[in-house]
Amino acid sequence: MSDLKKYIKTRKQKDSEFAKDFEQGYDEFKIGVLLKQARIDAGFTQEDVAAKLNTKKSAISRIENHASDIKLSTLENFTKSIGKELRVSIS
Amino acid sequence: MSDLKKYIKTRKQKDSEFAKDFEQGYDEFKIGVLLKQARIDAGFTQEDVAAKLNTKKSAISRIENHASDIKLSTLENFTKSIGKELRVSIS
DNA sequence: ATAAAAGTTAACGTATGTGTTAACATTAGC
DNA sequence: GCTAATGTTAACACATACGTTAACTTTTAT
Repeated sequence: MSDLKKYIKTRKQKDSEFAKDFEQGYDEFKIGVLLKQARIDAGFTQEDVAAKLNTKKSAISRIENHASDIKLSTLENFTKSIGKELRVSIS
Repeated sequence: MSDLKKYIKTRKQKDSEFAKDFEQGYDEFKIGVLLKQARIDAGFTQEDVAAKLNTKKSAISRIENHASDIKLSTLENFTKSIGKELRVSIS
């Protein structure tokens, strides 16, 4: 079984959890969850992201788990590091 | 102060701001403009926003004009204070 | 079952976003 | 013109997001 298929299999088992939070938008309490899901979805490790942001995996873990707030630039850099785009709008 | 000196002073200030904005990141520059437009659209003064955020108008002006970065919570509070909603998505 | 990879957490230092004051500038209305 | 309302900026203090290290736990792979 290829790594990709393994990943997909694992991912499917947790799909309900993913679906639950992936549509969450901006709530700061869940921004870490959103980032973590986006990172895993893109197939990166915390160390991958840390390397691109010139920091350490511990910082990434903190953002994903315990950060009570985050800078907009950090949000942008994080999303770029996993090949995704951050969209911000006021409506 | 003579009119000429006034002009030079004003021009210098505007030039430095203009140059500074170019040097800054595009996204960072945009968010302040976005917030200012949203505030004016909603019909609020900087003092209105400041009062709701328990701060001063000078802080609001800084955010709209010179802030190089901003916390996500501040963004949320700002948008809520003018009766609007902040949307953040990763795509 | 073991080791490597990945992730978590606490502790501490640094960088910077924000609170505040005060002076000045700009705009709006009379 | 004048005044008041609104906005801008600098300076300083404080709060906290982020960088870093190191020890530990959990997961993954062999």
